[in-house]
This record gives sequence, C-alpha cells and structure tokens, in this order.
Amino acid sequence: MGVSRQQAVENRRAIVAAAEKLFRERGVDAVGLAELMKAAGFTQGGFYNHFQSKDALVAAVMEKAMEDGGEAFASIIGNARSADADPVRQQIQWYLSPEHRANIDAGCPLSGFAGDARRLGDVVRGTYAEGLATNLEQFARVIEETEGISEGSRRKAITLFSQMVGTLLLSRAVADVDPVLSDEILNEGRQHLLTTVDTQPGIQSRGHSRRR
Amino acid sequence: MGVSRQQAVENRRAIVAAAEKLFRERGVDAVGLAELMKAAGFTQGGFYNHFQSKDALVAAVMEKAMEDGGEAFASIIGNARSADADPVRQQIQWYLSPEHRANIDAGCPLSGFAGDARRLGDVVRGTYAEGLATNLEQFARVIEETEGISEGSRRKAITLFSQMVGTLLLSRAVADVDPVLSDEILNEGRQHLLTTVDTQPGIQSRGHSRRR
DNA sequence: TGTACATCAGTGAACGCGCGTTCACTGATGTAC
DNA sequence: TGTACATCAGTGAACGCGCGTTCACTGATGTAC
Repeated sequence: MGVSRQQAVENRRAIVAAAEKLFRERGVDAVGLAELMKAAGFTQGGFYNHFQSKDALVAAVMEKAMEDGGEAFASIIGNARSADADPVRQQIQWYLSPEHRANIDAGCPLSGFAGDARRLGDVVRGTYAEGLATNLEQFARVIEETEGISEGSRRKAITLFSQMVGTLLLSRAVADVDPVLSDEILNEGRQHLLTTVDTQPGIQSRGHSRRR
Repeated sequence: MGVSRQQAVENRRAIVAAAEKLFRERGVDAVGLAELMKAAGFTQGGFYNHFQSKDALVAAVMEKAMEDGGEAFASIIGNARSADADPVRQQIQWYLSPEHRANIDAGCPLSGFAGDARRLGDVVRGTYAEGLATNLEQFARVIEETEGISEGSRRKAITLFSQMVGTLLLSRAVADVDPVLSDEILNEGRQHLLTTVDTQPGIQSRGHSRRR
C-alpha cells in the first residue's frame, strides 16, 4: 500500500496494543492472528512485516505490558506524593478498586498475566519475572521512604503485593458469576490491607495518612 | 471393543483425570482431544461416548477438581486435629510449601484454575465460584473452631486465603525462570501468614500451636 | 528541483496442519427367552 | 443353564474449519542522481 516509516512504527504499536488487549481478555491461544490483525485495522498478511512469529508478538506484548505497568505504578506514587497522600495506601486503594478489577485490558500486567506466565515461552516468562522483580524493588523503595524504615521493606513489599494480587485474581475469577462474593473479596481484602499498613509493626503510616 | 459397564465408568474417570492434569499444566486451549485421549490410554474417537463436547469435559473436570479440592482440605484439617496441631497453621504450611508449588496437577484447584476461570464457559465459571464459596465457608468454620472466635471468621478466611493464593501464584509464575525470587516469595509469604495467625487480634492460636 | 528506481508495509489468496467432531464398523458385555 | 440378539464403549479414518505461516503482487515512500 505504501506507508511512511513513521506510520509503520505506529502500525506496529497498534498491533501490539490490540494483541495485549485480546490476549489479556481471552488468553494467547484463544486469539488468532487474523482476528488480531483485523482488530488492529489490518489484513492478516501484513503481520509478518512486523513480527517473525506469533511468539515474537507475545514477547513484544509482554515487554510493552511490563513497561506500561512500571509507568502506571510510578504515576500513582507520584500523584499521591504531590497530593500529600500516603503512596502505599493510594496504591492499595487503586489496586483493589472495582475499576481495576474491571479493567483487565490495561490494569496491572503482573496480575493480568499471573495465571498465564507459567505457560508462555521462556523469553516471555523471563520478561514477566523481570517485571515482577522490578516492581517489588520499586514498591520496597516506596515503602521505605513512606514509612521511614530501613529494614524489612522488601519483605513487606512482597507480602503486600502477593495479597493484592491474590485478592484481585479471586475477585476477578468470580466477578460476573457471583458479583456479591467478588465484591466481598475485594472489599475485605482492601480493608484488611489498609488496616495492616496502619497497625502492623514496622509498616506504620505517617501522620497525614492516618485520617482514614 | 466390548467393555463392561463398570470398566466404562472407570475409563471415563481416567479421561477426566488425564484432562485435569493436562488442562492445569498447559491450559484448556493448548490440549487437543487426540492428545488427551492418548494420555488416558484410548484413541480419539471414543471421546464422544463419554462426553457431548470438549466443553462438557471441561465442566466435568472442574466439578471433579472442586470435589477433590474440598476433600484434600478436609483431610489436612482432620490430620492436623488428630495430631493435636493447629489446623490453620497446618493449612498454611502445606499451601505455601515447595511441594504444593510444584504439584500443579493435583494441588488446590482454586489456585490452579484461578487465572483460567474468568475465561472458561458460564457453567464452568459457576462451578469454580461455588467451589470458592464452599472453601471459604469451610475455612471460616475451621478458623472459628480453632481460634475460639465467633465473629470475623469469614473475613479472616477471605483475607488469609487470598494471601495464600496470591503468594502461590506469583511464586509459581516465576518458579523455573527465577527460582530464587520464587522461593523468596513463597518463604516470606508463609512466614508472614504464620506470624499473622499468631499475633493478629482475633486470629490468635491456642497454646499447642504456639510452639513454632 | 525533477526524474527514475529501490524499498518495503500492506493486501488477500493459498499452504499444510491439527483442531473438534462425525461416522461406519467391531466385538465383548448384558439381556431376553 | 444355554442360546440368540441388542447394546454400546472403543477403533481409526474422515469431515470441515480455522490456525500460523508463506507468497506474489501493489503502490506510496524514500533515495540516488
């Protein structure tokens, strides 16, 4: 068709974006390339101008998801700080909100792909693991700075994040078939974590975050 | 071939068992009926003597998984009680053990299918949700009896179980690509939960369970 | 600046393949007399 | 108890279909002169 270099880069981005959305919603295996390319606005033949194989696309999707996830995390922390709110509490509030539960397409990729990661290819699994490692480090640093502690921040990041992921996944798993149970899991989980952050030795919030 | 009624029932069971193993390991979509029947010891044509469709098999697998899961839970609780150990602590110890992490085939189905449940058919999703609801009720009852409390046991069952699922899933997701991180997540999660059970107001263990 | 040619993203038909499902057939099991 | 027949789980080939991938072709973009 004849398309500028810049346009080609944008088109590639559109394919990755469409793929991420579909892969998250329905799983990698359940999405065919023809459907995927159509969703991105192209015909299926063009796929191989951008990727060597479906596996290569999956790898690109995971990388992009991890990058975006890192940025989203940093953004929430940044917003909380400039609003003089507790970043850890803000993170919990967002992570365990009905909005995040519904937003599978663009929510946290670590929970979005938590069930799939194990079964994807080596490279993709590596990207997932790196993303998780980076996220835990970032989270630990934020906890350290917020709570004013120097020890145990990593341990707290790991346990806090595991709880957030478990709560979100279970809540999502039953969301449309038992919405009452789904809400109960989400609400109890959020409330529990917010209380934990306030009262657990070593995970004490500073003054301004106590108001709730 | 000519096979007794009883044998036919056993064969059906073998198909469901093989399917559960393969579905958990690789996902429903990634497993074909030919491969599945071969794994169960049959040729592919016989499948439709037992099930109306692949979907019907998935439904049977989920039902069987939930039944087995309930029995396994009850068994651990029973064993703990007869050994005069704390059932809640025993449950945590088992759930967040390297053995359970490795045993995807036959471990807790609620974590095994946590990532897939959302994407499976309506009936299967319903079975999963029922299994989760039942498990939470059972768990709450055990907590009630063990801790000697009458209020908040459900809340505690929900938050405890969410944490167990999140920890196990993240640990599994990175198990073979970053075993160090996987172990760290599993160990920190287990230690944290055992401490929580001991120290959290209202989730106090009785005497004999304090020894660790 | 204008012209001639190479590049390469996009098109859409086609490839072989494995999928879920169907089918005619087999023969031991189970039943009727 | 023994014989004749119906049942139905298991076999393995075949069905259409959609999958990932390949291909020849198109034509605007980008480059060389």
